[in-house]
Amino acid sequence: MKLLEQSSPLPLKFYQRDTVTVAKDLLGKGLYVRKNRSRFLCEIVEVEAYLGHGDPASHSFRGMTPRNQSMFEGGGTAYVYLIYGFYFCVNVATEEKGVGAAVLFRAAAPLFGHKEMQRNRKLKEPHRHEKLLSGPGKLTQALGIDRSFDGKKFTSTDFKIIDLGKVLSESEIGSSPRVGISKAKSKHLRFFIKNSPWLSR
DNA sequence: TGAATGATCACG
DNA sequence: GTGATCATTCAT
Repeated sequence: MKLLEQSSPLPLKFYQRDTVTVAKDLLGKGLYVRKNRSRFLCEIVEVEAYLGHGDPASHSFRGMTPRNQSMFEGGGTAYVYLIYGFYFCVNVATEEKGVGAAVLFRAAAPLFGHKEMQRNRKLKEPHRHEKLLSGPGKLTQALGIDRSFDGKKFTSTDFKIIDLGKVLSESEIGSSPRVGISKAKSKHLRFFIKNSPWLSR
């Protein structure tokens, strides 16, 4: 853990590429968050791409607004927003500054800080282990990610994505339509690690 | 399946 | 200002 904590974040250049490429490359990477006295690490297993042009399901479709401006701030910027009045969703912006594209983190496997994640989830009855981070709202709740993270770069010492040394082949990556949207249902922009027990659906 | 709960944005 | 919508989750 100590080594992982000290390992370098992926550089901004990693995110300043084609959104679908970045989305797939994020699978198997580590998301590290240090907040107050808590430290969390998890492995990303499911993401969704939201494109900068011609994607009606993307928050950026009608241009920049106060809420979505982090999507336009260039690859590596966090875009965090409140959904349904209850939960936060966390994205990482992709491509160049000015392009409103991002990748949503939908599910992850816990690697460190498991017990505190469980506590943060505030469930009446704890769910199955595999469901701890199996959805965008669960993931942010467990890791304590809220609106204060919006606009932050993913290259901070206390908020970063790191390489876990895992190499995925194309055949290990599945794709499907994105979840919970009403538009552009035919686009297959959800990507996940096949057979992972930690997926959202 | 339905309820909870509030920010956001397109209207005009 | 108003109202529909919403990249969700949990418990029934």
